[in-house]
Amino acid sequence: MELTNKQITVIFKALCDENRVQIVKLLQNGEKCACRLLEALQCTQPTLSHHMKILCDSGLVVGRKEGKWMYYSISEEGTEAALECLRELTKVTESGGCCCK
Amino acid sequence: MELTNKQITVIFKALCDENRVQIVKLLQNGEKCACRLLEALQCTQPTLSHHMKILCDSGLVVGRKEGKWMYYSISEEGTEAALECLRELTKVTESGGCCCK
DNA sequence: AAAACATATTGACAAATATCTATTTACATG
DNA sequence: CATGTAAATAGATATTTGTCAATATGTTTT
Repeated sequence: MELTNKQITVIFKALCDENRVQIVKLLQNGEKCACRLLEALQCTQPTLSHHMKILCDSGLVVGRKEGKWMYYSISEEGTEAALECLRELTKVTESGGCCCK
Repeated sequence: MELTNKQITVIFKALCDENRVQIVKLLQNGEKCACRLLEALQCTQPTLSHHMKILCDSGLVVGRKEGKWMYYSISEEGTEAALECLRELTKVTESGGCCCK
């Protein structure tokens, strides 16, 4: 895959905000439409829309349009990619040690 | 474990900045002292110190003081906790669906 | 004890982010 | 086709974050 540092930050930026973490939790028990999320989330509709964009950009969440409604759900593919990214990033290849002594 | 939303954001905030992602990558091949990181990182010493604090707060990185040097490394425990947190957060319990139709 | 060095802290400032109100776009329906 | 509804976009603003220069703290060495 070879993500850039920038791309990596886009993934994890999704979970840097308490409201977005809450949104992901709300999506744990299945797809929800935006209006549902809105009523659970003490914020205005444009603010929710902003958060959903960031979540979708990260790949963790996917949106699906149906008529005038938007349905959001956790993306299995996106979460697997995020997990893989985190695993890869924190993988210690070798304990070379630092010569600064 | 039951982390609060706030605690979850603290973990992932670590990886929301390109410089911090770079620092983690630098730590992949073993423990490094701050001065080593500094010379690899086009930023000032206080800025590095600031980033290291955020990384350590997240648990992904641990610091060890030895004399006047600080040695940093990726925490296996911390990364496992982060992975578990991400897994837990994105686990879909059930496809209940949304009644908004 | 003084000097030198590595890191942390403080305070200031610029850039990024979250939030709101107002408006626009898109779709459905009377 | 006009009206109503859901979501997105634009623009404004307050807060947070990243950065630096200056200073403080802690450690080693002379």
